[in-house]
Amino acid sequence: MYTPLTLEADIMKKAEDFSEWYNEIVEEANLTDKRYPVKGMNVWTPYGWKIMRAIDTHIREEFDSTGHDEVCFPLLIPEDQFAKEKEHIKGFDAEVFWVTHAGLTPLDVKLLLRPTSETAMYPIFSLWVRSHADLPLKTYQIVNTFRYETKQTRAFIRVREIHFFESHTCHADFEDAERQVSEDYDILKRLARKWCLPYKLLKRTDWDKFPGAAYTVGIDTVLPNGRTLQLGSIHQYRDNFSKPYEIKYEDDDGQHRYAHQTTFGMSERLVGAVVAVHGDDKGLVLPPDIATIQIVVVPVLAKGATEAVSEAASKLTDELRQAGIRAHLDERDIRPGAKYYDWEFKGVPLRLELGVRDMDKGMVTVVRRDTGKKQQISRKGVADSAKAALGAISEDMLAIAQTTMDGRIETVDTLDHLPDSMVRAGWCGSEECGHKIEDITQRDIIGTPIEDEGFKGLCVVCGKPTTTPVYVAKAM
RNA sequence: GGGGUAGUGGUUUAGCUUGGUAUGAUACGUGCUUUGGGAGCAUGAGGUCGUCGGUUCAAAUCCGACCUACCCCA
Repeated sequence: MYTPLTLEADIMKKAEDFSEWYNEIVEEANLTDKRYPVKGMNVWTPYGWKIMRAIDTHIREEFDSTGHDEVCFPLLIPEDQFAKEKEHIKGFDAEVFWVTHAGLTPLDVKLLLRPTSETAMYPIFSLWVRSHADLPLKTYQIVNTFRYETKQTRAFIRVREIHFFESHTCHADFEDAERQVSEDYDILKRLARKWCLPYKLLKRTDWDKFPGAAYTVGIDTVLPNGRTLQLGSIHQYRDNFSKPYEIKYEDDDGQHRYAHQTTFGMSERLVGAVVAVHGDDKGLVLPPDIATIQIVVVPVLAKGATEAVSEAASKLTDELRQAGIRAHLDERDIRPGAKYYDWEFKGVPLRLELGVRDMDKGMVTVVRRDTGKKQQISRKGVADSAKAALGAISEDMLAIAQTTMDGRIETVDTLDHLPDSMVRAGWCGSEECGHKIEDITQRDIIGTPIEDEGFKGLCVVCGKPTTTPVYVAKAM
């Protein structure tokens, strides 16, 4: 258990030192315990895990309802199976954990901890896929993956054991795989609305795409320090994996063809993104769809009326629960003020206070976490008005986050004196100019937009006219 | 990958220069009084001083390696 903050001054201001603010908030709000003695491997605490599970639940709902089946493949992958796709192994070679012994016996074929599951799944997919009737094959799994990160680790954002979602699909041809990619965009849009997370879909450069992919689309958001945080990625593999792994099917004309594949990956980084995007100097701010506790009821007890208030608060909580709201009654024997600070730090979207003063007037005091606004509402029909308030909070949080993110992106026509924010600039599309952009700015090309932004300008390096803008930033 | 800073009850912190088993706060347990923005008093419990090794009669303290966290640079 962690000591709650005793002074507001202890909290690092988000805008001043984002990095330190983030580090403190994830531990103080009890989302993670970083004291586990292995680098980059943290403990999921109950509160953090509940948030992760809420996100997983949304993901399962979306993928189940779009015809995906959940599967669960083994953690260990034999070395020879891993090595079949050349680009893939090149990309991950330096960051896999190896199992070299079984007990005291050295293994003939070394095993590795999956950094991602392509090479675990695809040999089996080649058995599952026999005919065109087996396609499309749409699967996903939510498992832990392992990557030996050499860079500085950071809770949820860069870890070595990753709570990971990955969908894997097989299709008869490229066009059907493309339709899957579009469906992934739609799924993402619905999910991101629940999480109140704004993002951009940016196609990675050829030199930055996922190892083995035909192309990669990154899902990126922009943090207060101007750095981008990748929330996930969607990949079109074409037949790059199905050839080495022999995922073939017999078409209705009797021809044997290789399947075309896609994947969609997201991770516990989403928790980090929710913290980073919505949190403020008072602590977490959780989107209502993610919040384990959507409404906390705080009874304000006074001598002579403790029982009456306590009973009324209990009734109020029940009423909210019956309306389908995740409500919690805080009956701890501490002063109300302490409870307010506590729940604000934990990010509970809405707080209802009930005391003698409210009861006398037939009212309830309501405080929104996102705006801090306090008002009194009628006790009658409180569940309906509370539900409406949660809906409003969700909408406002997304709208504000979107505006804030847009404000962190600036279009430039020269690479001199770049602002701290993410920048958008013209790019002719050549690899040479791309590398120059990265060299000059000392930042990364995050990618080019999927949506047509109607851009017209000149390549910032060579000056050729172009309709392609490129987004450039430091990655988190 | 390179450089730097740090690690002492749950958290935070004094002690380290000049070696002699550790200070305070906070949180926690118990009791009473309190309760509309972080309560008060009393009392109690909580420690392999990151790990391993070295020096020494004696190490939180000096030396070395490692682990972990954080910061800066590629």
